[in-house]
Amino acid sequence: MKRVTMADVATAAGISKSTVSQFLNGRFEYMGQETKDRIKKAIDELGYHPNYIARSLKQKRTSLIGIIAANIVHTVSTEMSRAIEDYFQEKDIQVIFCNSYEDENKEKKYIESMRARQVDGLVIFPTGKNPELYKKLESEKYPVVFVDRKLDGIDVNTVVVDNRDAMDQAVGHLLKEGHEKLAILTPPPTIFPRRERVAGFIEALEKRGEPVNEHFMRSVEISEMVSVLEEMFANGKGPTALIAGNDLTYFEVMKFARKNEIRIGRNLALVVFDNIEMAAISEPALTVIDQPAYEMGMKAADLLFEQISGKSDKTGLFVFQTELKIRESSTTIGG
Amino acid sequence: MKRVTMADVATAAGISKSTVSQFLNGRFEYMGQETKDRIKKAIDELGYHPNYIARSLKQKRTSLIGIIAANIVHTVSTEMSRAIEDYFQEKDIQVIFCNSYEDENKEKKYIESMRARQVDGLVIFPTGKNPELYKKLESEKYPVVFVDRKLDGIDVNTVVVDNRDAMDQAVGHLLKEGHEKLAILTPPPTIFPRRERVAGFIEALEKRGEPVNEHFMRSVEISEMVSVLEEMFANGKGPTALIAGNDLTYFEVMKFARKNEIRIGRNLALVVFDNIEMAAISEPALTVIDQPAYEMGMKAADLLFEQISGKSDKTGLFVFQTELKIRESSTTIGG
DNA sequence: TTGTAGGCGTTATCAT
DNA sequence: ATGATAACGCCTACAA
Repeated sequence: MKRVTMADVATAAGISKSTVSQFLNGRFEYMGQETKDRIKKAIDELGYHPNYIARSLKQKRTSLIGIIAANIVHTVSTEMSRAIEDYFQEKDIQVIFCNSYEDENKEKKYIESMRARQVDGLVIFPTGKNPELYKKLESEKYPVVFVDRKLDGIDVNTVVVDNRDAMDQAVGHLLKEGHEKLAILTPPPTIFPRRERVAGFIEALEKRGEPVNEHFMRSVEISEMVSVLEEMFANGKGPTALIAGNDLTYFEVMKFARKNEIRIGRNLALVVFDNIEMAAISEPALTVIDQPAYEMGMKAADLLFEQISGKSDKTGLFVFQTELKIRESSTTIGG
Repeated sequence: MKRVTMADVATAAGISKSTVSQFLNGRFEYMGQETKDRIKKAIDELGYHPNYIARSLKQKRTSLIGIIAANIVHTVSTEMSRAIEDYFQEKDIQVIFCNSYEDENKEKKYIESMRARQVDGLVIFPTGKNPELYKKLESEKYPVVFVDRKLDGIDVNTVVVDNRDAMDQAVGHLLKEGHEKLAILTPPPTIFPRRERVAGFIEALEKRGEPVNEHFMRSVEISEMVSVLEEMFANGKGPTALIAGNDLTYFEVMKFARKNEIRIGRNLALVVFDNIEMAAISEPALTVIDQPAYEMGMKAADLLFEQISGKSDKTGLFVFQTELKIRESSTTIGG
């Protein structure tokens, strides 16, 4: 894999580097046809490929932006990423991905590596565990947008959903369906949306004068969820409706239900927070809190582009509303 | 975002660039403590970040490899990618992702862009629709590994599963369960695994002297699947067992079953080709053909690394065996 | 132990 | 219409 450079092409075509460069960049206003042909021929024969590394060094931009996702399996991440790709495709900017897997060390490594590789900007689903790093990005005015999670004390463009309102809708719906014992289960409250969801749940109940049962509000590790649920439902004193705080929680709820022969939609109403792919076709069809992921991705992309192109350096918090999609899993009163 | 370069650090520390460079690369065998301190101080004060673009240009490698996935939503892709990341983490090589979304233009753009950006190698889930490009990669000996799909006439390291054997296992299992009318549904046979799966299905039936019913073998667009199934099952003459050729097909089968009140596992036995995340907890639990995605990813990574480091330039086809995980969806005889 | 100088492959400026 | 030349930021002999 010997490397062919522009200089090789120039020599082969009996022409100077500058002209080859102009050719490659489509500036042939004044270029003779014969010259073009010679260059084209030389490129083909030598198998020349341009080196963007060298170009980027000179131009001081890479036309590349990075997305650092916490969890690529998450439907919301993939939908948002798709939107971001679509947006930047039009601007001739390429998008590359890295996964932090919620690991702060990986996150740090990727952010620093992307920066060192001079990507023009970054969209981050922050783990929240690298405050100094985020502060640095902020103070150095590096083009960056946070999505899905708002971080305290970090003044960076951020795109999130209205988690509290989402909970308000879900709680309102379940109460209207006649449920009196509502529960919520989430992973540990380490990140913003989870805290907001729990807070929103409490708020929604209190606002309606409904009692808040601490025993029915649990935020635990995925691995403990099944046993926590078993405890919650022990001796027939469990809730009649449950809100699963995200998609992974939903899987655990299903495991629990299966194991304990609880029929979702019959013995237990279920609402899931997240765009579950199979929601409409699962048995029973699932009631979900749907996030406008594509729109959010577009917004994040636009905010990033504004920063990159220097059009704006204002920062803000952009909150999107969710939609409660009511299906079978929450419309049969438990009993 | 003014850029700070090594030269700035050098000036600030009252020292030369080369010394700063040595410092950054950990070669301080002979470096005075005072020099180190001065450099460190200057770096902190100026907020210096190294520029890997410049470094890569000089060193002629980026310590970066790319994965071009056809479909990141696919569980097998994400598992393989995870393995590849894990493998290269140890070698201090970073991994970045792009999605072709099965689109040959996107694939071409990404492959060319990654090359131009001098990534050290590429793992590709090929769309199969860019034969000239693949040929070029092959002839130029660019380090690349294909996964999931074998391409005819392209002599490049390739990692796949044994689709025919997988089908043999599935068919054998269904026959043993007493089914006589087996069907297979896949997306259009545009890529290798789909063709192999259909071929394997036929082979498995013929080998056992079972009749092959063309009407029960359909390869159609996702959007047509529901109606094709309705046609297949018209007036009670449908199959009693069905093999869904991949995860997307499975979703369509579920839609069809729901719509037509067919109970999977009771009226229709189902086997799904792919690592469906919810297989074990869905209702009924799903029989699946499981691919050793993580192992395959490791193998692909290792093959790529061998090429990158110049240890080997042999190419081959590496075939992994699948595992039939028998669950409820295929163990109740239809009626 | 540290500094000098040249080069990596491009692009941009200014000539010609 | 095309070419010479100097950057871009870093690394690496080799020199001091």
